[in-house]
Amino acid sequence: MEPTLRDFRHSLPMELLRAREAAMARFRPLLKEWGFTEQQWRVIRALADSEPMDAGKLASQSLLLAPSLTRILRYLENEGVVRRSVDGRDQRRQVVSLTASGRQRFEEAAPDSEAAYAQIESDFGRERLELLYRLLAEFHTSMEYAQEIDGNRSDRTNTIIDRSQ
Amino acid sequence: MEPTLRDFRHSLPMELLRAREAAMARFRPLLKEWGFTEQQWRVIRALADSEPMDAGKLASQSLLLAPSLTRILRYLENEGVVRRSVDGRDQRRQVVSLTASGRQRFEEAAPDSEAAYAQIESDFGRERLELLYRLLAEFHTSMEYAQEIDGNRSDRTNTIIDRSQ
DNA sequence: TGAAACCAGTTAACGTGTTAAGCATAATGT
DNA sequence: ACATTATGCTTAACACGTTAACTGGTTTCA
Repeated sequence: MEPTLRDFRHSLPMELLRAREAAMARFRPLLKEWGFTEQQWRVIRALADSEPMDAGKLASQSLLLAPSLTRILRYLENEGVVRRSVDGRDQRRQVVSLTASGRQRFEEAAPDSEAAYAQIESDFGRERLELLYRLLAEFHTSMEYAQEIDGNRSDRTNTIIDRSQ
Repeated sequence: MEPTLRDFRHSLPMELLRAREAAMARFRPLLKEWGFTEQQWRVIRALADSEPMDAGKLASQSLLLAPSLTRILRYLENEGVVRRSVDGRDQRRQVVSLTASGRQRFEEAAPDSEAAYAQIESDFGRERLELLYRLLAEFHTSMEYAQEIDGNRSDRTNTIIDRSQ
């Protein structure tokens, strides 16, 4: 029996999940203070970066499936954090943007978030972090590429990942 | 403005999620065939590797929180996949093991699962994959270590990650 | 030994993940 | 023009994620 790369507890999806959990542990207390869930915060960050945005783009930017985004936007709209309107040129499209209050809540939270990222970077080391980013990007590129070779029919209805940027 | 390591769409938790999604895309069709969810499959794999196991250990091995595991075990027990019994020496503990039928279903599914892993490995490259594994392990070690330095009170009631192995 | 603290697992409540179906609007092709 | 097809989003149904409270069993220690 040769030394195996992967036993049952050593699968890539699980290792990615484990690492993600380790990182999220730094953010969960902050999110709780701000009163947002992780996913709501992703939506708000995406909008803060470039609003207005239609729901489709927002979904892919914040890595959410459409049904989740629908629920989240309904909630955030009720909270007065975002505003939705119909695109004039295409009545199917929802255009979403932050309200003044939404932007303010973002700007109050952002510094703590940046500080947590900076702490992670200093704990792990900037070079290793950059290497990790690079590997992750390469990984998902290589998964998608290989998928298109054999998988063919781009059955993209229910997929989080946007190949089209 | 210097070239920034991280803009809004370039956060480590999101990159880890994206990579995980890319990997899971290979497994989702298989899971669907077998009639298991991703989490149910993690439980079954953990048990297949070393049953019987108490629920606590099973939760940390399969990266599930206790409430999720409770539901999953209830379901899998109804399906006749697992069996639960009370530990004689500590009546609080549930001891879980696969039924014959559960093990059979595992063994039917395992080869396809292994094939998908092998495909991922060959698409991404074995060396890069090993590097990625190593980085991920180092990352989560470094998060936990730093956490214990300042965070102190090991508020471990609701955590997926088991530091204790 | 008996009260307090602790621990394993469950329940509850609410939000998200995932798939499939539905609805309205747009684009396409004859 | 008109039916067909595709697209953007929503709804529905069921499973999991997350937190907090709860129940019953176990340990600790005065």
